[in-house]
Amino acid sequence: MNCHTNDFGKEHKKEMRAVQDSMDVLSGKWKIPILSSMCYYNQRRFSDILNDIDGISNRMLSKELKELEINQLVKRKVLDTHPVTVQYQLTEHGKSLKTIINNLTDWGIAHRKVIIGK
Amino acid sequence: MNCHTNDFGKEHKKEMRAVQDSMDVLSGKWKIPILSSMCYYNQRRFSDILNDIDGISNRMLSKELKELEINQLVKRKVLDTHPVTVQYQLTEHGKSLKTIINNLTDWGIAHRKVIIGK
DNA sequence: CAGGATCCTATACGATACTG
DNA sequence: CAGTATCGTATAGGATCCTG
Repeated sequence: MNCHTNDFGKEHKKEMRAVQDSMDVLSGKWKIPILSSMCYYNQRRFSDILNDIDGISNRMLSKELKELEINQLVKRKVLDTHPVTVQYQLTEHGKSLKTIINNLTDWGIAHRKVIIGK
Repeated sequence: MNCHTNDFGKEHKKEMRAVQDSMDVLSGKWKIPILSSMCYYNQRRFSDILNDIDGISNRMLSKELKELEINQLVKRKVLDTHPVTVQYQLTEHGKSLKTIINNLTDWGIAHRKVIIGK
């Protein structure tokens, strides 16, 4: 029995599927930054998120928020004002990404030092 | 001084840039799975990684590995065999992503439970 | 075995304008 | 304010075949 057929290899396959499952939901340029914006404040309006994220268009923000809602990472709350206000916030499931997002923030700072220079 | 001009807001902007820096390097469907494959074993050949990741093509694997090498996350080592063998491994900088990848693995399992059913 | 070359499609993404 | 509609480009990614 070699390393591809034993339990070690099977565990590996399982972990590979899990990490791919995560990426199905989180990959792309904007989802993590959007979630990060909502991590920091726990209520955030559409236009605030639009302002938080450098370079995103309203079209993409709208589209990505919809997908995040479908995947139960954020919830949308419409306030009865004029004109309407919409608040977005992380669900409990969304909050379970906080550690990962904080680590990605720290890693981004470290990475810049490694690449751009010491 | 409102929340957009004080230190709290400035810190937020800084964190937003950091997380976007991370995503510039890591976003896309394949990079995290590729790194995950190399996390588990610490030496991994091209064809092994190809086998680890469900659905990836050799063209994409080749392309993504190059970008990861440019960003100093992996290193490439050619062994003098016939035909050639190529070993990939994480750099020290690449290893600094291990925590994030492990968390993403756990999160993928949890997410499947949330979405598909309890 | 480890890719590169070629060709193709899908979709991610951007810009701008419009609306209740 | 919080989107939608429309249009366009760029790139991500897939399939297949080829090579030292």
